[in-house]
Amino acid sequence: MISKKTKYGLKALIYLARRYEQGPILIADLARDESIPKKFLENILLNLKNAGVLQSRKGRGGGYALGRPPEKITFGQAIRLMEGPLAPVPCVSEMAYARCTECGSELTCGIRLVMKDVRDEMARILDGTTLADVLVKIDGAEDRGRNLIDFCI
Amino acid sequence: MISKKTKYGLKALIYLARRYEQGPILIADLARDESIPKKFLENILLNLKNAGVLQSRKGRGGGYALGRPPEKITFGQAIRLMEGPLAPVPCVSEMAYARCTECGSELTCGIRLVMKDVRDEMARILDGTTLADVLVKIDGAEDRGRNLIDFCI
DNA sequence: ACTTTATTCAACTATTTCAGTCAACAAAAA
DNA sequence: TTTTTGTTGACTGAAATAGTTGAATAAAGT
Ligand code: FES
Ligand code: FES
Repeated sequence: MISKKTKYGLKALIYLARRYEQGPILIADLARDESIPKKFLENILLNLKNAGVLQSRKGRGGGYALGRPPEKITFGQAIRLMEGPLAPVPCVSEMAYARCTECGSELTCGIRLVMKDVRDEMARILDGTTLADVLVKIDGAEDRGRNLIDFCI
Repeated sequence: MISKKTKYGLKALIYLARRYEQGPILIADLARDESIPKKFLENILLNLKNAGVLQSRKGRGGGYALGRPPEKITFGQAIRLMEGPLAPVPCVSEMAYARCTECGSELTCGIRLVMKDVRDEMARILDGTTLADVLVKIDGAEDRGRNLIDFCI
């Protein structure tokens, strides 16, 4: 299960992607609209900014915005920044490989052999999904929801 | 990342699967061979036994064994018992669905739309892999390792 | 210059989970 | 009955999670 931190961060990114053309967004507005504790959101956004995913401006007229277009930010990148490596075991991580201290031989480790496949599939989906893709998915889901209602009427 | 508990548990299951025909295995042997803290391993195995995956016998000649054949125990089952639901968010879990308290509408949640795909792929792989499958994979990997050495010579 | 509006940063706290241990207990074989 | 072995729940220390507090800093408007 992903942490609340990650979930809040992803919600914030989707929110900012939706308003990408509108200039800087206030933390306070974001926190209110998505019901995220404001102070907690502050340090999440700061993390994302330090990683280059977001940019910010202080003072009047300031706020947060995406650091690059929504098509250039993937779920995979965001999750790695907040949650750590995607891989279920360190020995199959491509971005943050580490040896498994518990396992003798890496080549013949049964856990590794299975988890490699899991990691690869997760990476394929998450690195292949940008914020722009998610906006499209959401719009599609909304339309389908509306049609269902229309159909009922 | 999976917890050590889960990793130890999976190692134990693979170990017991390999020795499925040999009758009960002592915790002490298992702990020594896989270098798992014995006391910790005890309550991991107990969990698995209470879930029906393992069986045990007390006294001399006792020990632990699989509760059913290796072809009937999947990685997915084992991981769910030790690590909890596979799903990254509770709202896409099939075995342990729960509403996401943080999200307003479930139907149009961008996180959910993406994580649904992730969960389904993970479930496909992990529920589709039995202990017997893993043993075969390990043997295959060992053979490939040997061939590589032969080739070098 | 001064105030207002914002983000930034360090430090602090409470709660929960993880990793592992202890000691008393129960069952079965010798 | 004694010894060997597994069973169980309670316990502990360390780390991660989920926040909070409060002061510092920066930019814009007056
Ligand atoms: S080597 Fe990484 S899980 Fe075994
Ligand atoms: S992630 Fe579950 S509804 Fe949004």
